[in-house]
Amino acid sequence: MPELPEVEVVRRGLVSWVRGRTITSVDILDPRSIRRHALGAEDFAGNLEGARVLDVVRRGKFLWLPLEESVTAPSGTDRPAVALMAHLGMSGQLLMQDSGVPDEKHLKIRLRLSPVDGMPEQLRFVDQRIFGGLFVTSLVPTADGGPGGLGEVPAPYIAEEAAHIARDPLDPHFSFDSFYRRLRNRKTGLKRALLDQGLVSGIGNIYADEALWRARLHYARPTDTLRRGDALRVLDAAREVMLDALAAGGTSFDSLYVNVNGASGYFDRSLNAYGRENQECKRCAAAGIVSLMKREQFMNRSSYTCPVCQPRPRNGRW
DNA sequence: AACGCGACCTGCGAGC
DNA sequence: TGCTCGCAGGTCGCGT
Repeated sequence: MPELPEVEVVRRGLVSWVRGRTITSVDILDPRSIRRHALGAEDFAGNLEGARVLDVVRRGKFLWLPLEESVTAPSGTDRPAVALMAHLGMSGQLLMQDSGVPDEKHLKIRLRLSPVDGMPEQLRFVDQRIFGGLFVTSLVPTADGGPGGLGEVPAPYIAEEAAHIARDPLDPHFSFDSFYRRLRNRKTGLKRALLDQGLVSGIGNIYADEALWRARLHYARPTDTLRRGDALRVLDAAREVMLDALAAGGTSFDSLYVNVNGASGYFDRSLNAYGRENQECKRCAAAGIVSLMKREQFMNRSSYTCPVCQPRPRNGRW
């Protein structure tokens, strides 16, 4: 999936195309893509048709479009404000397309938008593996009173289904002190903690490995003994690598990870750890040492480390 | 609280 | 050629 940089690429791409436009119709081509919308297809479409899109907001890997319900909200009711929520899962795409463009093989949901000169009419949700999806959710006040997520219009509301997600390292309201305090209270390994979206969000399997490599830390380093300097180093590394990836348009190994215009990012060329099994560690090579990156199963997925500069912790203390 | 696992899905390449 | 296997960027919920 798209991790934070890929989702942020989508958010930025989307905002100029959809903000201020009204959703005029909804086609649900595969109801599995709205299975998280408990009230079903009719309710889903009913909430969206006639609603105006106010913004595109992201928290971690969750994206949502706050809606102004100019048509559907009965006037004078205290019905809560709602948002169209999107999670891309492992293979989801949000694409802006002209009506004439043939349906994608894995097109799941089509939203038609009020026409604007020079802008595509459709927002399409395409998803091969169907781990992602769309649903409508309420907007609720944030726990800390800060903006609910990264958007163009800072608002102290968060999509209910994203309220359990922590801020990400690129969020101006991210607090390292509070992250470090919670990290020390965990009895787990560092990578598991980095992947825990309730502790720090946006980091997935690729950027966790990249951040650990940059910080020269092993994925199994116990969190309850981690020094402040080490935690700071790995968090800074995560921030740096995700900013670099963002500047490159995200990481794509194939056509599955594309921006709203269908273009791939090129950060895969800059990866130092992920996917580099049996290739030389670039940092060791630069120091004249030959060390081959190794791949291990951890948390039912692959982890890539350099055995020389990211040695496995021996007794927990280190 | 933490963890391991299965569930949710399709498609690709490797090996036979 | 076709079969099976392992693998893929995530999250949720269930057991223990």
